[in-house]
Amino acid sequence: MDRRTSSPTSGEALLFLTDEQLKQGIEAMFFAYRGFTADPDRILADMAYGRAHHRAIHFIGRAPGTTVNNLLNILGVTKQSLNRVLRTLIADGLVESKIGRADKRERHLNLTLAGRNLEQTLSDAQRARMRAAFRDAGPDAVAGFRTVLEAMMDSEMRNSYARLKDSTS
Amino acid sequence: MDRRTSSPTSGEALLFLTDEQLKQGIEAMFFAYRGFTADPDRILADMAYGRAHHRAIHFIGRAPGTTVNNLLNILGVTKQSLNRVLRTLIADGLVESKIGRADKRERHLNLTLAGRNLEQTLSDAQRARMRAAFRDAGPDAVAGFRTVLEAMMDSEMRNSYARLKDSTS
DNA sequence: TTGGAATGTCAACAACACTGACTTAAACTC
DNA sequence: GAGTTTAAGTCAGTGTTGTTGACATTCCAA
Repeated sequence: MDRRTSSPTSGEALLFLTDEQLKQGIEAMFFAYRGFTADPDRILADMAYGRAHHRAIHFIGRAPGTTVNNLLNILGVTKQSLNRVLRTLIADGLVESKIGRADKRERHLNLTLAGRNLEQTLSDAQRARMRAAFRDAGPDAVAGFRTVLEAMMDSEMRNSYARLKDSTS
Repeated sequence: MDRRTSSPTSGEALLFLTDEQLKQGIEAMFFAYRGFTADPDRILADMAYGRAHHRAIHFIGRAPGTTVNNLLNILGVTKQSLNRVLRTLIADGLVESKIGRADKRERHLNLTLAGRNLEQTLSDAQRARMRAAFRDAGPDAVAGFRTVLEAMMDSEMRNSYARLKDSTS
């Protein structure tokens, strides 16, 4: 697009915005995301589940009673794609789907006991790595980490993220 | 694993390590990664390429003359998976593969002019978002962002990351 | 010189995303 | 009350990207 930002616009203060610095940020994101998913992936590999199941379980556990449509918006996939995952989770007794009381078209999703157990197992593995990284980096770095990630999200994602955050604070 | 770290071990200083804080970090990572890949994905969708092609192009551009095996280690996929991607890129004239001089088993990979052009287009889109996020967050936050991501990597990934970083500084 | 290790290729398959077309049931609206 | 919209689910087909397994070529060392 523009090479303008390669040469800082206001003195030496913007050296962290050089193309090289940005590329390193891109690569850090790539390698870190691999680590981020590695532990749950290893656990899931032994079962008949994959990363898509993990995501569904995570967000149902996070927002109990959520509707299919809401989950769709959070996950950003098509309903056909989510439905395939949800069908197996319900069939295997990890998730239960209840018809809405106010609006009977809606289905409210909740984790069963078995679902909560799996969620806990996966979450523990992922949190253990996140905890180690946070502890190594320290509180200031963690605050910066979150600030940058939040700025990197699409605005709809930022809304979903904020809603989840607020619902538990 | 353990609920021990939920209650800080040394006073109030470890509040950023609560399970809730860690879950928010996990969700931030999930939503941010979606934003991170969104722009190049949109560009790639119009061509016959996907995210895997982007990754290959990125790292070949980053380490010209690299071997297939080296690329394999960086990308963390099977050689069969990489080969499919590489084959189409070579057939389409974006990447050229030269038989090694010292060791004829090796193939050295380089971007062609067309390959560099595509790399530039994709990189520009991704950097634009990263740049906006970095600028919004400021240098201190960016430093923290990188520290946490680095701590989150597997050690082999951290080595690959460091090697790329050093080779261009 | 022969056998093993390294490098890369071809083929088949599985997971997970997508589009498009459709059904059912409930809710809304005029 | 009829017609439209919304929520959810289904069926069929396709594409990308990962996997294993089998195999050819090249190099090196016993």
